[in-house]
Amino acid sequence: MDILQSTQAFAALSQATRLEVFRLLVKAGADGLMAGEIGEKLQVKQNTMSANLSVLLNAGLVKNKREGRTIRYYADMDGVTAMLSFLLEDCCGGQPQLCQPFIQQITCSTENCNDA
Amino acid sequence: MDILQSTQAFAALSQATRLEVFRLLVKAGADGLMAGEIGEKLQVKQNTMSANLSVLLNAGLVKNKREGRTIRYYADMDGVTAMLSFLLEDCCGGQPQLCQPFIQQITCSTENCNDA
DNA sequence: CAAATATATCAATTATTCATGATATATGGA
DNA sequence: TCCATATATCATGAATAATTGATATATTTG
Repeated sequence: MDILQSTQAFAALSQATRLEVFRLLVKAGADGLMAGEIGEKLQVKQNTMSANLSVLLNAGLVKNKREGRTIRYYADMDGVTAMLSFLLEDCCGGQPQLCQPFIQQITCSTENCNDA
Repeated sequence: MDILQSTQAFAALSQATRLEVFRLLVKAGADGLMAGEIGEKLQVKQNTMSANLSVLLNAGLVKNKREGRTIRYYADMDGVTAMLSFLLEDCCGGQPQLCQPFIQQITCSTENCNDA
């Protein structure tokens, strides 16, 4: 991950529709969602949604897979990991006590997660 | 944290200079960095840097504190936490096994961290 | 192969964002 | 109070991104 890929990923999440799409895909988990289904849920025109999905795809934040005439989209957690690792590089190394509470809140010890 | 605050935070990190600033501040930890110092390190004109710091500030990703005639900036990990909690909401709840590897990589079990 | 459905691409307009010169504000020191 | 230093704000032009109607591509079905 370099600065270009990383800014691209953050830019992809910097627009309301795309952020909502990603959040839906996170919630959908391994089942993913069909492109049209996402457009309906968020009330976004077909070509606009297609363009937005393409931005998320290019940013490495989602994957997709054709299923007959529909295309199913999934959140790509590896992409998120790469983006965040770059963002937080050397955080803990330098000042562990600064990052500790952050790490604890983001990990599964909070309401974020039930049982993982 | 709502969709507006969240997109604002991602937008703040979607530009190369600002992302570098934030990464510097993460590395600087509790010591923070003076505004001018950041501008020098990144070779960015004074007013441009001021505008960019202001974007990060408004996004809730950095804090600052005046010290005499200089102003010191710090990464605000609470802001990052809020942004990421919103992004990843219900991730673990729905499909724990999807998020598990992600969580492990982002937390201090990797090269991300020495001892925390 | 023709029609229907699902998604993607193109072209054009509008809206947003960026960097910057000029200038303003705030603080400290002579 | 006057000057120097550090940072912020303003106005503007240039670059980027967003939305959308129209159209193209891919797949399934009859």
